[in-house]
Amino acid sequence: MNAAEKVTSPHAADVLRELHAYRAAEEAMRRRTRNSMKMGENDLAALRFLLRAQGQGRVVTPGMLADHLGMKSASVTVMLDRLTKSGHLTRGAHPTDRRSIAVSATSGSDDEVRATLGEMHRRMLGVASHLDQDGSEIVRRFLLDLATAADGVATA
Amino acid sequence: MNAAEKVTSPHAADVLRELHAYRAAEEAMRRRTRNSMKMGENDLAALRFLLRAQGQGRVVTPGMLADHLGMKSASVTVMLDRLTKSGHLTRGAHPTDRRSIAVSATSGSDDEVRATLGEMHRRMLGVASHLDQDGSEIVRRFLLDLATAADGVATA
DNA sequence: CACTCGTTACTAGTTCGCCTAGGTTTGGGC
DNA sequence: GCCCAAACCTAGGCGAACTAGTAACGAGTG
Repeated sequence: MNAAEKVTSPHAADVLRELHAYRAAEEAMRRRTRNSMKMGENDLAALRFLLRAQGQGRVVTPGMLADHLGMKSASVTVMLDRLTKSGHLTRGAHPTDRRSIAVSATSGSDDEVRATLGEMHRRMLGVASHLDQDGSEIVRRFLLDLATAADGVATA
Repeated sequence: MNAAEKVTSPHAADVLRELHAYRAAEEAMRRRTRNSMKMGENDLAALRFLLRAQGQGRVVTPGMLADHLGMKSASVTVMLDRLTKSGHLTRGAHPTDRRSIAVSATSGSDDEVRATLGEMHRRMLGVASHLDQDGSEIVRRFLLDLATAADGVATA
């Protein structure tokens, strides 16, 4: 038995505290954004998904949004009604499948999202850039282990 | 101009990807837990808050829960009705203020939460323990910078 | 003591968002 | 040409949070 297994480092708790503080800060920031845009969680996630896909020239259908957000297609329909009414997106004809529909974000919505989440992403990229090669390797390993730990927790 | 400012490290994007993966994993784990307990986001957060305070011998009132969860006191009342009905907590007399109420978690609810979130916490502590002193310093700095970045994003 | 004002929690009624169930149009294999 | 599956929409219901208004109590003041 080596020391790392048996004794929890005195710094471990500090690291978790810092992790928790970060999560709280990010969550608060997302809530501010949602309040500012007067939207729910899924509405904003849908817009982000849409803008990212649009940036890669991919067509987005309501069904794809349902899969990505984990909601039923009927709920997506209502969400699209909502976001269309608020001027954030439009429904268009699907290029190949006439049963389906092509959803696209309006330019205004694009600007609005970029102004907040884009800024956030830039800042985070800046933070990550300050890591040297060893540092980024350590952080990546840490995050990977955390994700693995979360995945491994049984639902009981 | 130094390289770290001008050129974003090729690893920076990888770190952010890993961060996103971790967030997704943790979120999924929390959702599994909530589904397993048949509770909403706030219900579980309230229980955690309650258990933590109880462990420190502090009395929790509905008003404190409202502040901590960011909801209105009326909504807390209904939530307490819900959680009382499901056997997760009880309302008792407040020791000093007879307008108020002392909320306390049942032992069954204690066990239930510990079985899942406690397990998660142990695993995370294990991951953090594998960092040496330099490593934990690097990670903490990284997380602190991220939190600062999130805090600094204006709502526009 | 009597009054007043703020605090604390609750009740009633509304809103918002997601779900289930069922219907309509189109795609694609036989 | 037929039939089943796929994709979206409509209708109705439910859960959870909000607003507004009520009742009981605490604390300070004349």
